[in-house]
Amino acid sequence: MKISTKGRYGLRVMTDLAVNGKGGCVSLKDIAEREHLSEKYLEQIVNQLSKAGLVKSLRGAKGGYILTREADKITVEDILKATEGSLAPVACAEDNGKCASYGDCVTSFIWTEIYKATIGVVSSITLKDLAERSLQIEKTELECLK
Amino acid sequence: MKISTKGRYGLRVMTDLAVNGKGGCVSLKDIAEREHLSEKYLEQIVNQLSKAGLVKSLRGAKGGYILTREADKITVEDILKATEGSLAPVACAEDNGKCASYGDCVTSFIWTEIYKATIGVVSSITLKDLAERSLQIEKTELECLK
DNA sequence: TGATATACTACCTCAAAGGTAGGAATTGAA
DNA sequence: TTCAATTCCTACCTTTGAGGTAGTATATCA
Repeated sequence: MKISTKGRYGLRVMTDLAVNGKGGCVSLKDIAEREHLSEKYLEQIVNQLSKAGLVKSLRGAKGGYILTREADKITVEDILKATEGSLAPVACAEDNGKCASYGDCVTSFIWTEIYKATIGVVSSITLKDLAERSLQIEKTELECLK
Repeated sequence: MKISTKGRYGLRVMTDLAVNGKGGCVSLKDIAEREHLSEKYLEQIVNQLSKAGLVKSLRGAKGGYILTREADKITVEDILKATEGSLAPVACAEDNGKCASYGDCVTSFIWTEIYKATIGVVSSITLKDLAERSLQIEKTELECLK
């Protein structure tokens, strides 16, 4: 029941883009430096986000990545699904009908309930929430330096 | 975010014990046959359940395993924790305070919310529920044979 | 005392996680 | 027009965990 680095880094990349991408696109190099992550590894992750239609890429000098829609129109569910794949604890939980023995399975309802509860959480949090929280944290940290 | 075979088989073993263990202890051989699982692999799983105090073992001839308490006093949470380890999507979600940067982390609250939602589901389902469901399914299957 | 169980230790295989490396293609700007 | 910056694509690597298997020691009932 663990979230992998892809999911976690994916959220950080997207939050970084939301916070630092106002003026245009942001290069992976910048993100990798700010987030202390490997640029090469992020390449794979951003690629998945791109395929999921959450970010757009611009090649060449001054290129980089940019969100395809407003941060409040992107949910944590979108990001985790793109990077983690399904959030269901077992495959059958997502498409209840498809497993032939779903009805005869003693535990199937457990997985469905867990899945629904998880989706309930992640679908209600948007990238905007994360970006705001990020700025808030940054601010309190700066105040600590006084 | 997947549940492994240990967690899934663990639930089946426990349900089997609840259903078939009325008269006394049940051997792994019997369980393995009924559930179509490897006896040797179940050994590992039951060992974890035993260490967690959910079952008691009796060695030797006529030995086997038996629940340590009533089925309605054992939750799915107990069983999954014993077999899967923590149900938290990341380690920090379980012991909020312990991670030094929990408060400075943009995503920490997401994991805590997912964890709480998951626990909410699994702590509300007992082994008795599973045993009853198992008997119910068995019954409808038999009726289908008519 | 032998058949039946669990207990313990060791080992195996395969897939996925978590990256790293190098070069090709694209593009803005000097 | 060329160079530096950047993404894109393919290939590879290492470590870890999942999912078992195997053999033997130990305990117990009949």
